[in-house]
Amino acid sequence: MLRFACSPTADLSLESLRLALMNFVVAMQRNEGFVIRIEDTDQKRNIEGKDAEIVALLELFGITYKDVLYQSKNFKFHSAMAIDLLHRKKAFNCFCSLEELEAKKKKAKEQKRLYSYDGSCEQLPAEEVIDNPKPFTVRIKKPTKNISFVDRVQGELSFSPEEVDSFVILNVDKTPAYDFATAVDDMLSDISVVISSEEQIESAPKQIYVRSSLGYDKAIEYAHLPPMLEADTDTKSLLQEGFLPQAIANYLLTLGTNDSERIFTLEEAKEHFNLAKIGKTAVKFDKERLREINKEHLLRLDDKELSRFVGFADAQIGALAKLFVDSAGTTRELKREIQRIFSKKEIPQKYASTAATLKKIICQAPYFGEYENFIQHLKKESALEERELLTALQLLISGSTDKVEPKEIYPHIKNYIKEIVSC
RNA sequence: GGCCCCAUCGUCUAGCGGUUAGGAUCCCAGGUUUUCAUCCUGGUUACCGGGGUUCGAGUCCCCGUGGGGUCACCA
Repeated sequence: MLRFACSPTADLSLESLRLALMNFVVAMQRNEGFVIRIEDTDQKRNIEGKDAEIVALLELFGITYKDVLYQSKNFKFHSAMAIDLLHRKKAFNCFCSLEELEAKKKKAKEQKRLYSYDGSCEQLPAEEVIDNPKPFTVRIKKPTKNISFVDRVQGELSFSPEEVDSFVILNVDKTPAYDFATAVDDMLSDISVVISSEEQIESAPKQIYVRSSLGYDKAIEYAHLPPMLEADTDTKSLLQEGFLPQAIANYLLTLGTNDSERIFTLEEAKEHFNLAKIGKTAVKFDKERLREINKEHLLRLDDKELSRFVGFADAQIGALAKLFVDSAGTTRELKREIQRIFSKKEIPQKYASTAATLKKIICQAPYFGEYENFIQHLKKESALEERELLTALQLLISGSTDKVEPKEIYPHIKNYIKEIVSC
């Protein structure tokens, strides 16, 4: 089983989306299930409805899942396991106040050394623990030897007992702390591989230690990806800008690899994506590159489907839109191009009279299925010189002279020609 | 600040002591194909800096510099 874990406290970032996609693809590759886990243990910070929004976005990107799990529903397991650790003297109650801890941290910082819990409450006599009215947290006793594991991206990693530390597993309100809840949930969900971001590296040894303390000996494989830089945009804005979900997914899955067969659907990613190819170097989010990939996906889109993005339900308009993909890389820009054709045009003074003549002819003309016949008719009726005629026609159709030519456009718009020149 | 990670064309990368430093993409030039998509040929552009080790260093070591991470009763 693989999972995508996210807290319902913020929008789905591109980095998170990338992780979700990778976990999903690897689940497909390994023929394992995939679940979404909402990490909602901090009730104060949760944003109403954010969980549903994130799930809907993931669906939009083509991710399918077995289940959406809420971490808060596992509180009873978290407490039970914390109590188990307490009974087995692998954890202890800690009565230190926040102020005391804060002071010790500050001191450690001043002395420029690593802060770790000093163990004040670890050896308290039993009676002092039982009768103590002070609020308390539960801490796991730090390991006695290094915690080591092999990370699929980072290589061999080893953490000292001080780095793992006697960290809090139950907060003072007895909700589980992050590393503990995650470690337990991964165990309960039978997670096999975790792909997450570099910032979670220090969490891994803690979680490994929690599970081994609980006697769970299945090793979870970790892969901590290097960060994605300069992603000064988010998932929702990219979609609003007119980038296709399949293009965004494609881009995020190729980032950090050198896959030259770079255009693929999420289904095809099963073949193309290779976690082992991801290096330790940070990657830059490059919107220009995404645009190029988006163009490829636009061209691969079914004509009729594409036409819906630009406000029509006609395959011909979709095909028409594809003519503009060279300069317009997003559905939003394509829509602008199509709208330009279907709206009233400003004809430059120089061509005003020619255009008016042509317009009149077109409005009275019969229907022509072929561009050649259409243009011959215009030539005959107007007696205009060819170059001038073409320029005026182009102005009438697209409102500009520097885009795609009438010859290419006509086959797709022949049914709309009178509407377009606004008869 | 302590600890950890990283550094090759604009971008994504190959390279694991000896290469004219390769590919993809973008860009430019030219050419095929008069449905569209496409496709082909050529061109420009890179080893962060400084010291070592070595016959030889993008590659190994050290020091800088730059970027990133982490150091919660947040997730």
